[in-house]
Amino acid sequence: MSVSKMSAPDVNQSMCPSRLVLEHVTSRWGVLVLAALLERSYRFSELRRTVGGVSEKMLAQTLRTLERDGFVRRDAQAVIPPRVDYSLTELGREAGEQVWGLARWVERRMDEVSEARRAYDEARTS
Amino acid sequence: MSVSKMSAPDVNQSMCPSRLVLEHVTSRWGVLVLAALLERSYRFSELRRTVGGVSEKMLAQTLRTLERDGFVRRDAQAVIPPRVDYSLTELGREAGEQVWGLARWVERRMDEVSEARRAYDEARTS
DNA sequence: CAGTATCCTACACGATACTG
DNA sequence: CAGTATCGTGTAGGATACTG
Repeated sequence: MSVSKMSAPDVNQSMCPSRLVLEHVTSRWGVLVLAALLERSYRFSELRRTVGGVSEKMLAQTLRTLERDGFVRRDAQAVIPPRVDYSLTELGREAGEQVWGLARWVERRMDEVSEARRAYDEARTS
Repeated sequence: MSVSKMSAPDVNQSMCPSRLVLEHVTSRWGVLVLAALLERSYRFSELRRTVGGVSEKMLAQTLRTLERDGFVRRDAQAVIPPRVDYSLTELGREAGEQVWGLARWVERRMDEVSEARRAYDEARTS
């Protein structure tokens, strides 16, 4: 019902479990959540405001995925109104530093990328 | 026609152009293409077989995007049958090393991630 | 060989409403 | 406050056929 006709034998991420983790930490909101938590711990709504533009659904999903992977620690206090704090585990801190490092590398090289694009686009607009 | 109602003021990647580049290099096929080209240059079909499971469409698209960003050099020889070689630029080599470094970090920590997942899943199956 | 063009589907994601 | 449940849509990406 879903594989339809089975394209290749090993395809799909099934071939490489780490591919999924890579996707989790480099996902649109994953990067930003890790970056935010690298600074300090946050509560849910606080994190939502800080990251900016993320829907409740996606933030919850991202946090759950990262928690399950062992990157984020969820600390729920049994008070009313509820209070839940999110922070990085040691593993998560390392992950955050890695992706943040990559993100910063991209930013540092952004000028060269822009120039490459300009050249590329111009070459076919002529 | 596409923004519908405008959710947030700065949202969408428009706020951060480097976010797009990050997506290009960490994309499903982007990572694998960069990793392959880190070894040596490849021809189109050769690369397709090496990466494994990628459709012609996606490989072409990935290569074009990476070329436009200045990471991949496309060398087309005017012979018959056509011969096109793809290789990394210096910028692309750096990018490849960065993402490959991240990918390897994930692999190194994969056991810890698996254990975290096991613990997480067990805690709610009980 | 090295692609492009077309069609089609699954799912990622956002919006909204609701709950403990 | 901190989420879940549900619905609707855009688009990433696969299959296939065709071209220079």
